[in-house]
Amino acid sequence: MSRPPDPHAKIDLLRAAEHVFLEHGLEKARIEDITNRAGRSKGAFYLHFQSKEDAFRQIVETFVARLSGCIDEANDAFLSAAREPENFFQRCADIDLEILEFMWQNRGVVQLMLEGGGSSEFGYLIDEFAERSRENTKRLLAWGVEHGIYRPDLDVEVASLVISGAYDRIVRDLVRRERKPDLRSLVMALQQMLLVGAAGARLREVIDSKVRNRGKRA
Amino acid sequence: MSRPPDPHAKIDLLRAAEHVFLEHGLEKARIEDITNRAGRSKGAFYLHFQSKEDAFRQIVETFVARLSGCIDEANDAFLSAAREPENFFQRCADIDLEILEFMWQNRGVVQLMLEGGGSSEFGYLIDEFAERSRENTKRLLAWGVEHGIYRPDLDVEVASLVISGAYDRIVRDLVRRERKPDLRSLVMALQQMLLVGAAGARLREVIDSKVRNRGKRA
Amino acid sequence: MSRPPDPHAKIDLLRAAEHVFLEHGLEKARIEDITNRAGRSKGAFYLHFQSKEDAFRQIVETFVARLSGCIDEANDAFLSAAREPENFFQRCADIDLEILEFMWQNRGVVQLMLEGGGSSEFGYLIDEFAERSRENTKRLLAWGVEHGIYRPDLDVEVASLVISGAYDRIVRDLVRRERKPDLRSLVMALQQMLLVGAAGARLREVIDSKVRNRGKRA
Amino acid sequence: MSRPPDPHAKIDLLRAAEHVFLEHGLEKARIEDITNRAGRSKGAFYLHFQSKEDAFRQIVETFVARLSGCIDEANDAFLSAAREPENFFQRCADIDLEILEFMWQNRGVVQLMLEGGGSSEFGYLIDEFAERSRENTKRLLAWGVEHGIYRPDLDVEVASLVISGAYDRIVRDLVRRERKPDLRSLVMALQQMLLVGAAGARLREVIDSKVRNRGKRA
DNA sequence: TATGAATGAGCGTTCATTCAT
DNA sequence: CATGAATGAACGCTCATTCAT
Repeated sequence: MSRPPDPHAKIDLLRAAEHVFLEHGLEKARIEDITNRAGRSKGAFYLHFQSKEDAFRQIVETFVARLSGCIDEANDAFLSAAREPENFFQRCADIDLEILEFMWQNRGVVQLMLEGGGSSEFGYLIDEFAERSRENTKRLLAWGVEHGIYRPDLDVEVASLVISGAYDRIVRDLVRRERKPDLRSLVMALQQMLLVGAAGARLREVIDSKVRNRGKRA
Repeated sequence: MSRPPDPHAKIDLLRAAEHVFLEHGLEKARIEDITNRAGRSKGAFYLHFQSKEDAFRQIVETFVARLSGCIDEANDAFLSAAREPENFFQRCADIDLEILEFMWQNRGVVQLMLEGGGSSEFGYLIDEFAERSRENTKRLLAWGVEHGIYRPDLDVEVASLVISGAYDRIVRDLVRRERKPDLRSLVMALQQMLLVGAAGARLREVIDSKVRNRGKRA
Repeated sequence: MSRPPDPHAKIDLLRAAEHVFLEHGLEKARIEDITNRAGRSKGAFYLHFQSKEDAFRQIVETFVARLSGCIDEANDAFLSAAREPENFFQRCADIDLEILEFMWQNRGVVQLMLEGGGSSEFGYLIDEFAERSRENTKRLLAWGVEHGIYRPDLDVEVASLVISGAYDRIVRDLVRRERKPDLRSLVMALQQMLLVGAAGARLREVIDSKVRNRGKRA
Repeated sequence: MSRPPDPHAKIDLLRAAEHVFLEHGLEKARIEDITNRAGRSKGAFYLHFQSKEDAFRQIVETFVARLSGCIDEANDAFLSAAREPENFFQRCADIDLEILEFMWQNRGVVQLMLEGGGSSEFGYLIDEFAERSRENTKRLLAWGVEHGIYRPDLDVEVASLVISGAYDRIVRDLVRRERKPDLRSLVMALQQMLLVGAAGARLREVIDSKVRNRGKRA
């Protein structure tokens, strides 16, 4: 009998909140900015959220959950499908693309998260995000070493730091862009760099000799 | 233009401000927290700074200037000294160590900068920082390619993204630590990874064949 | 003028309102607390009451009317029945008991009234209540003096102040209790005190001599 | 060097707060009403009080402390001076007058206290106040019985209830008045009533016979 | 009629900034 | 110059009341 809840209210508010949080940061964002933008009343905001911080948390945690699902799904599909190096090469790129695509679609939230909402209270978000991406990287690297795709002496700890750091950086750049760049070519070049390294012939010799020496000594 | 009366007051206030900004974020930090911690009066604060934001800006921009100087100096010393691959290997590590050391010494400000003070108003700081580190990387990579140290077909754009991303990540981890980790071994492992890449023998073949094909088609 | 549709709703709401007003005070009580407790909707509340204050007024004024009736009835029964001092003694106690019993049965509303709902807007309630009880006392005292039960020189004004004050206090204590105390013995002791006073033999002499002197002078 | 604290600020605010609390009740009183009336800024209010409730508490508790001191002092002076019934009679009146005078001087706060600030949160104030006055009455009664001034069979519990109830009522009336009434004659009449009681000759006989009977049975 | 979602005026409190001393 | 008391604009949040369904 009562007026049915407007199913769009919360969505409108979340959208508006994301925009305003991104524009002003969590602290500077005013509830009224959000409600005005959403075309809702102040009361409606508190009908859906406990507080400004709660709205922020809901936005980000919802995204993190979806991202988590997206990553897990992609990895599982990958691990059960990839066997040959040629496929591996391609599959990795596919996953990366899928995730970067997801980041682009949600670039607002990603920015929000990367800036921790501008409050030390939510700094844990950025840490969790970074840790999550590195753990995922480790998993793939271990699988690759085990299947003879990566060199057997690869230091997985350091490699995961480098790779996740590189992707971290790419995501940071990506979500700040006005226009969506060509992600595929970027990913391909990245793989090239990460797989074969930067060393030229002469430097490689030096490195190899060092490795040999270290091997003798050990 | 006249020198502020008590030059120690400003130093005390800057120190206190850095601490309080780090603890609470720019918005949540209260002037009184800063002045209490500095043992100075509120009046003294406004004698030295236009506003809370001004204090924040001064802290970070001062650091950025010093960091800039530190990097440039290190690079110049390097470019004029390194000629041989063996030295290059070592020199790079030395520079990285020096810069990471500087970051550690100023880990408070670095954190402040990386978190943008919790306000989108200072998001540019993080961008500048990232851009600066990448530009520097590019400069070194270009030099390395020119001198036959890096492989001649190295994509400097992408390589600089990867390398600066990796270092970005390391710095983010570093400045959050309670205790100073052993930086040298970390830097060595990083170089190994970045120079020789992750690919094992089979994968490398695949990559090489692709590169050859691409070369033919081109 | 049309009878409200669900007459039980109003009763539920009044009951709940009394409870909530008592628990939190008029200002702090929330309409939602009341409607939740009554198992009714907010709309139902405004169907029966103009406002929160209206509900409060209805609760208390209803009670005052009933109390008024109760007192008048008791008094009338008394005035038409009591003739002899022995009966008077007993009758007074009966009336007091009846009224205190009524107060106990309605201790919630009485408290509400005594605390004026926590708002100066309803301070008149407490005044009316006090005035009513004093007027009633006066009526009985005048009757008693007229019938030779009280001493002829009794100052009815002051005596009514004392007596109603004493009962006022008893009621205040009573309605705050968890368990119903033995009212009869309390009433008997009260009467003893109010009828024979506190003075011992020596003091009584002093008083008597003063009264005689005053009589002479007058 | 700094601007010295305005010693009148807190006093002005307390005065204004008392007035506004009395006018609207604790809940309805707006900080701005208080500060406007005091000619101070809103900030000044929070310089002296933690919250609105804190201001209320300070007002009342300060008064209770002073009242406490006033009563104790009067009693001590009394107990060490009064020996003879004539003096006792007079001394009691003096104390009562002094205390009623004090109540009149502070009638604003007393009203505030008696209405509990209109919030159940401060109901304890009225209870404490009542308890304090009754305890004091008990002390005096016990002293009077011991010194043969009151009748030896006086029920101190009930007598204290009656007496403090009567004074309670007087105070409630007093503090609501526009003009100060003649307190002395009121107090004298009160004493008369409380000391010799209300009973006329015939009723007194009935009472006496009852008491005798009760004595036999016991 | 009955419901409870939606509204928005209203107020307590904070704290950056000013300025009298 | 230095101080810290004083200011008041700003904003988060509440909740009585309305009204679409």
